[in-house]
Amino acid sequence: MAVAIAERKRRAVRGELSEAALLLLVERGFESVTIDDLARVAGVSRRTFFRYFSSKEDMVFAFLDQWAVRLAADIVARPADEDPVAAVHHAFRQLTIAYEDRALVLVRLVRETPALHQQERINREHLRSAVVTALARRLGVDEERSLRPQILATIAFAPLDAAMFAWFTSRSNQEIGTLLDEALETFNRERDAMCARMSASRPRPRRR
Amino acid sequence: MAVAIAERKRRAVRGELSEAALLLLVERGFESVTIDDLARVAGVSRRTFFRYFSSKEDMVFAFLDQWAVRLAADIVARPADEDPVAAVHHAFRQLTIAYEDRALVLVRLVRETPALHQQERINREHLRSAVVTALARRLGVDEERSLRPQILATIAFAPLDAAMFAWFTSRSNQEIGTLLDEALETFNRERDAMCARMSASRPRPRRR
DNA sequence: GCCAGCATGGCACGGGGTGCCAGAAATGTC
DNA sequence: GACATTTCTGGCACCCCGTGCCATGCTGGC
Repeated sequence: MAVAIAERKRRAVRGELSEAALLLLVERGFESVTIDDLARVAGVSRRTFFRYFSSKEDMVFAFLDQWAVRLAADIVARPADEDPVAAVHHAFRQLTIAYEDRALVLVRLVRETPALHQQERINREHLRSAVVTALARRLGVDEERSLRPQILATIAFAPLDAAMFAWFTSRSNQEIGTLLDEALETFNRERDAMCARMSASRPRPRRR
Repeated sequence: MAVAIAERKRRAVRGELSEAALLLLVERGFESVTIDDLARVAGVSRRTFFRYFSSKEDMVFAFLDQWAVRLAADIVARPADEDPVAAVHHAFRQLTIAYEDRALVLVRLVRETPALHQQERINREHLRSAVVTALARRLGVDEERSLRPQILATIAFAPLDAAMFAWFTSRSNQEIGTLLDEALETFNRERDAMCARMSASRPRPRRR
């Protein structure tokens, strides 16, 4: 269960390297910085750089790895009788509170770099798939065979996704917490509306 | 409204090139085929290849462009009083019926190529964002400012996404139509369960 | 026949990403 | 502390990707 020592060290190095490199990216713009530049400023060879990051884009979003791991753990750790969607929302809320600092510079960078928009989508997808796995464990089903965790995770993740998307593209000036509030509120309203339509369209047998 | 002549020609060429190239990819495996190979087999220079496709991955999924355009149009064209989620589902169903042929080879290729899994995610995301735009138009709101179309589209797209994901990864042996049925059924069950929990947790004021 | 305008091909160049190996550094063993 | 083992690093070579540039060829209009 405990993360191997090598893995911990690796993560530490990743963090350290990206720390130095991010400053350069923000300063000079993503496109015009080569990997040689990043390696040099991080005090490491190009070859070694590629041992820690699979690409420039990967480096920028290195921190999201942590998010995914922690989010999944938090979801699994929520009370077993809690509504799955609510569990995801609570876990995600905890997450944003824990990681709120020094993300703004990065968000600006992403916003100004088209190449990163795509990568950002991939990483949100990565986060979502962590939710799928976590929900499959909660529900006790196989995520390969049942579509339930997939669908539930996507639904639960919808407002979180929308908030992150808005944050990373058009509304980077707002705090992620505020956006999250707005997204969850919108989500709840839509769900209520959906339920209302359901009970309107079906005459509600009212059995029992 | 009518697509420009140049655009039509471009699409035709794209289709023609990918036709020839796909065979080679399936035969030899995605990774071991270079763009030079693809260009050669398509009877065109490498430089020209890049004028039609931005990458190998782009070529494989060229057909999804069509899907996105048509899906958005179909969603907008659904009856105005229809439930948005239902509108998306109906439009998507129409789509799969129209495009069902000769997709299986491609699906196998995707399944066997890790590099394509990622691209496939990007393209499903592309499809989803087409749904966002279409729903924003239906709802008459600005997709930049309101989170509603984002969230609604993601929810509506959830079962379609799950079906496509399963199709492209673990269950390529089944027909997309069957998977879609299963996904929609699961979605409806989850929604009912969600609504039931709602009315259970809130004592239902039953005003009026 | 001449002249745009557009599509193509070929060239070259910078950059990304990886296999390989030798040397350095950390770690373990006695 | 000396040695062996394992892990990490740097440097090299190499292939491929993607694009700017310009010359060439093909089209339709006059």
